[in-house]
Amino acid sequence: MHRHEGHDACRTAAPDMVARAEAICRERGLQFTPLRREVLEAVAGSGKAQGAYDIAERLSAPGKRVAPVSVYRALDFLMEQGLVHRIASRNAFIPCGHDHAPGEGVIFLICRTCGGVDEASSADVEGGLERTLERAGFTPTHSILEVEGDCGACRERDHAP
Amino acid sequence: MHRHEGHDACRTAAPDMVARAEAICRERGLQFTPLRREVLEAVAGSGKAQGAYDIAERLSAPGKRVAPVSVYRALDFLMEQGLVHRIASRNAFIPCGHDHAPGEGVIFLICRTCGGVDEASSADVEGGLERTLERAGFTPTHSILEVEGDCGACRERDHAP
DNA sequence: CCAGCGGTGATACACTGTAACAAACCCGCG
DNA sequence: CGCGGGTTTGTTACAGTGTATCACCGCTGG
Ligand SMILES: [Zn+2]
Ligand SMILES: [Zn+2]
Ligand SMILES: [Zn+2]
Ligand SMILES: [Zn+2]
Repeated sequence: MHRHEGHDACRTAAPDMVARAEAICRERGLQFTPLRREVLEAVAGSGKAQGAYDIAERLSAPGKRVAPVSVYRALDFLMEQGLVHRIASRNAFIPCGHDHAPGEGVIFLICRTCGGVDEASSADVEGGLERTLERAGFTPTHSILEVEGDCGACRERDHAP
Repeated sequence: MHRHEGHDACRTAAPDMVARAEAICRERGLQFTPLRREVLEAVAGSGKAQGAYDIAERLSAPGKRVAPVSVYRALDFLMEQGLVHRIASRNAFIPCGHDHAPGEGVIFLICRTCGGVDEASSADVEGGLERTLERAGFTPTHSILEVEGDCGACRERDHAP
């Protein structure tokens, strides 16, 4: 199981994220194009979950417009490679520096104050969910678990200013 | 914990849903207006999760148009009263005939074949999640857990045609 | 009566995501 | 080298989702 002390403790820096992505793509025979690189940098460069249009705007400069549809395509690619996650409750995306096992359940901890998103996982939760689905006669293909609340850093900051 | 044998076993029929909603609103001193009633009927009338625009279209007739914004307002009200749930991964809504305890976690089982959505809950999952959040130093305010897959009925039907 | 309040209608708009087609690019093969 | 086919990107258009704003209506309490 992962342990996370806070948002920053486990967050891979953007350059590391890019280097890792480059290695993964080379290893899998896929193209890590400039656009995909820039999108990953944009996602990783902010501490919070980014919307596709935010990314498009951030990558656009006077004279060089990046259309949202291009961002979506790059994000689809990055998600297939496990390099970014989509946060369904926010319609937003975060980078992922983990090496998730196939089928591993991920818990997203979304701070409503700072907007940061942390990842966790728990064998307890996964086991309990598996048993519950079994009892319900339901065969899962995919599940999402997202928790909104306050991260430790924000709670402390607000509690002892 | 709830037990669910299949989609239909636990689904309250639309008329019952409306009667219950009416009672709840009267008890709470709130207005169960015709629009809110029609929206609840529309949500409850189909076996699958309904989008707001689907509902608006269903309620509209030649000469009497129901705008999506009205549907959203009614859905907001019904969600506040715990009469419908929003399925974040589908941008859709389902009726709820349960009497959820405040803070009770709900697991949505979404069948990718028939589109039906079942509810379940599990003390195991909730306990495990609580411990995981505690360890992560995260104070939750709200969580969503949605599982996509095949319900028992669909799996059987596809397995033995 | 009148002011206030909640609900509804109507319009406009922002945000999210996809379809379709063309142009550019890459890479192996004759 | 030039060609052909797959992949990536640009561009436009559009569908779907959700919110803001203002006006109107109907009720209720003073
Ligand atoms: Zn991850
Ligand atoms: Zn925080
Ligand atoms: Zn429910
Ligand atoms: Zn089904």
